[in-house]
Amino acid sequence: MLISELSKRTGLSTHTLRYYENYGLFKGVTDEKVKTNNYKQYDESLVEKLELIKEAKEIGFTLSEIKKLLDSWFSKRLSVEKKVEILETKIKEIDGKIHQLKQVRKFLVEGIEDVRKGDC
Amino acid sequence: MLISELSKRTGLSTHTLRYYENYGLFKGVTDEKVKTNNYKQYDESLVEKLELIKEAKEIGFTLSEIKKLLDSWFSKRLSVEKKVEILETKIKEIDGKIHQLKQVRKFLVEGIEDVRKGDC
DNA sequence: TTAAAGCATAGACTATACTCTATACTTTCA
DNA sequence: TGAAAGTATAGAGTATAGTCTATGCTTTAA
Repeated sequence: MLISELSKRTGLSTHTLRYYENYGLFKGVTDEKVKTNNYKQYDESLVEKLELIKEAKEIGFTLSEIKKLLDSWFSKRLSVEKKVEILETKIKEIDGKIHQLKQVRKFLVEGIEDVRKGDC
Repeated sequence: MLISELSKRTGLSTHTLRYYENYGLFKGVTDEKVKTNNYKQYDESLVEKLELIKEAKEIGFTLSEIKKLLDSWFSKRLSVEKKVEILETKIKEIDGKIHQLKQVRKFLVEGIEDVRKGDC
């Protein structure tokens, strides 16, 4: 598919998609058979990949972190052990974030009680 | 305490603290009795407040969101019901974030299995 | 008492992640 | 066939959240 369809499918603007592509998060390919233009084709699988990128961004990962994760994931020069290690590190980070969210949540729940009691 | 002590206590640079103060997240007071300078005094309670701000930032809240939350919290013109409503909305947001984190976590756990099986 | 360190304010600069504009070429469709 | 819409590239502009520098005054400690 071309970029405008990818845009429709993912909900990301063509600007953002090009920004991500230049950033190195994914790559479109120009069809060698077509000589008249250099339009890039984007693979179906990119839709899912971009959904993951969106999700990762929303939970606070930077593009740089996402890139590192994707690079290691699809890299052929990394050993299985190294890949697993990178993923496990990220999982620990996520667990840390969940813990922090629960902390703040607790704080807000207490806040509601304080407000109800008229403590502030 | 003065700004440098607040900086030491919170781990935030004086630059960042001044930025936050200008942003309206808190306020220091100049001692009216001292005429020679306009040094600002920061209250003990700010240490805890700033810890909360740090935590809220780490879990992805923007300064704007944090400001709104603090403003409503300490506002006298808001009704108890309105305050509770604002807090409950934030709690729902946090629950949403926890859900997203768990999604991505699941994805990464599956990723480890794929890597171990040699699927990528 | 004077040099060093601290304080305040203002404004410039930086990084991240877009977002928009300009230009030029290509495709599509009435 | 020609206007509208799509594509590519480059570069400028924006918002957020700092971070740094300059200037000038104040306090502190040798």
